Amino acid sequence: MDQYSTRLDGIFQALADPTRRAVLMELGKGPSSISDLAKPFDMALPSFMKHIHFLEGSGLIRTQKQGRVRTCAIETKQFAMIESWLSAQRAVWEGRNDRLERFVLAEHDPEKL
Amino acid sequence: MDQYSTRLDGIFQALADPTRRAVLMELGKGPSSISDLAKPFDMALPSFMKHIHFLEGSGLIRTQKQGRVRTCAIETKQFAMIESWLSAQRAVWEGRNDRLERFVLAEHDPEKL
DNA sequence: CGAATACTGATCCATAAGGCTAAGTATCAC
DNA sequence: GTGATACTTAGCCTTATGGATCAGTATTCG
Repeated sequence: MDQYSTRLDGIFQALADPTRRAVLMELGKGPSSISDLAKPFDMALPSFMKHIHFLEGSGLIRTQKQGRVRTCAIETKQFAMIESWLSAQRAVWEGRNDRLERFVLAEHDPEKL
Repeated sequence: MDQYSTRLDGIFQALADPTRRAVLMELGKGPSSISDLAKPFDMALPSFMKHIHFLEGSGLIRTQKQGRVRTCAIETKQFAMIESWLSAQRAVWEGRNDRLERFVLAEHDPEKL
């Protein structure tokens, strides 16, 4: 299994958690500090940090520490991987749909055969 | 946490596994039996079935048993959930980008203030 | 009918995931 | 300098995940 696939695993795994999805939505509005991000969640900070580390590991966010404050920002580029996978998936089934449709039409219109 | 979020968890979790992604790509070409699907994987069939059950549970495929053969087909509708989540995410950060851009332009062109 | 085929159910295992608490370090504000 | 603030590290726990094996059921084929 290659690098691309491993990265996809990690990205989808990151999105498979509601806390992490919510964090991404919040960061979509702009960079934010860890403690600000953590406020809406009824969770211990070390637990929340695990989510942050996971998101950073998957490339969906990057963090930067300045003094005692760590600021998180979203990495929109990484969403392109999801989108390209989805596009590839759609290309496969739409290719099949097109062939099926032409077959059906030909069947109903014998002149097309 | 609501139904929608739980379903998203399941869908992204389903996609977080390379075997399951490969299965979806194969099913994108058309319905297929379990044993045909399982052929490319060096995996015991009961283990493979777990992946199938997971995919079915997340709504990404549906299966139907006829005699001793169980046929799997993709549920393309379910991909719409992923896409709508991505769209929502993009809307958030693009909304921010638009505001940032207008702010930058206004700053460089004082007449726009 | 018996053998082959296509699953199915149950159990086990190692590892990962998603939380917790306790204790610590580093920075900041007064 | 001291107390408050913002993380950080480490260890623990329960549950889930992604595989395995074994044994079974149901259907199909010769």
